[in-house]
Amino acid sequence: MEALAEYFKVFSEPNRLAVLEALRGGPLNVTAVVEATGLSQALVSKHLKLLTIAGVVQRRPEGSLVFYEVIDKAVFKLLGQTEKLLLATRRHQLDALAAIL
Amino acid sequence: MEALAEYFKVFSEPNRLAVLEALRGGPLNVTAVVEATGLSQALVSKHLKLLTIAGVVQRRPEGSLVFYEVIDKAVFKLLGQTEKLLLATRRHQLDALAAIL
DNA sequence: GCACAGCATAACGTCATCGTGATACACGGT
DNA sequence: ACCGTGTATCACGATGACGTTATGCTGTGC
Repeated sequence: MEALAEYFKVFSEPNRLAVLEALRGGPLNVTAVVEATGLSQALVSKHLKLLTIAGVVQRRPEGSLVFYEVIDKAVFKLLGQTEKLLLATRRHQLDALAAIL
Repeated sequence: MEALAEYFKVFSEPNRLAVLEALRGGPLNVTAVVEATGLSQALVSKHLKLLTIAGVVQRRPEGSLVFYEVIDKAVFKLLGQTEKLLLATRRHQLDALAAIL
C-alpha cells in the first residue's frame, strides 16, 4: 500500500506527465524533452531523474547526449485507463448533480 | 493533463488508499472506517471528504450515521492494474541490476 | 430539553515537493 | 588544453499536503 501510493505519486505531477508524454514517441535526449515540453532544463532533468529512479524510464548516455526512454510502454496504457476512469467519474458527478436539480 | 495529475494525486496517499481499501467490501460509516484502518477520526473524515470531492466515493447520511460508498468499483481495477505495473517495473529494475552484476 | 455519539471543521505545526537561478560536471570538437 | 554544448546538481524560497488536538455541529434517545 505504501509502495503503491508512492508509485501513484510519480504520475501525480502535470509536468512529469508532460515529460512522459514527450517520450511517448520514443527515446529523446534531455534538450529534446525541454523543447517538447517548454519546461526549464533543470526541471526536466529533475523529473527525468525521478522517473528513472521510479523505474519508469531508462537513462542511456550516447556521446555527449543523454537519451531517456520509457521502459515499459504499459505505463501509457495505465495513463489511458486512468483518464477513462476519470471521465466516467466526471459523468457520475454530473448525473448526481442532475438528480438534484 | 492537469486534471489527470490531480486524479492520480487522489491515490498517492497511503492512508487514503487504506480508507478506500476499507470500502472495498461495501458501504461503511465513518466510525467503521476508523476502526478498519486504525486512523484518527478527524483524518478519516478528511480523506473521505477528499474522496467525495474527487467523485470516487459517495456520501449517504442514514439516521445519525454517515455511510460512504465507492461509486464506481472500477477504481479497484485501476488499483490492481497499477500494482501489477509496479511489480513489472520492479522486475525490470532487478533485471537491469542483474545485467550489471 | 439534555446528554451523548457520530461526524465535520478550525487552527496549528511539520514536512515534502516544486520550480528557479546559479553553478558544477562531462564530453566532443578544434 | 580550451571552449561550448548538454546535462546534473545545489541552495533557496514558496507553496501545499498531512496529521493532531481541540472544538463545533447534528441527530437520536431519554
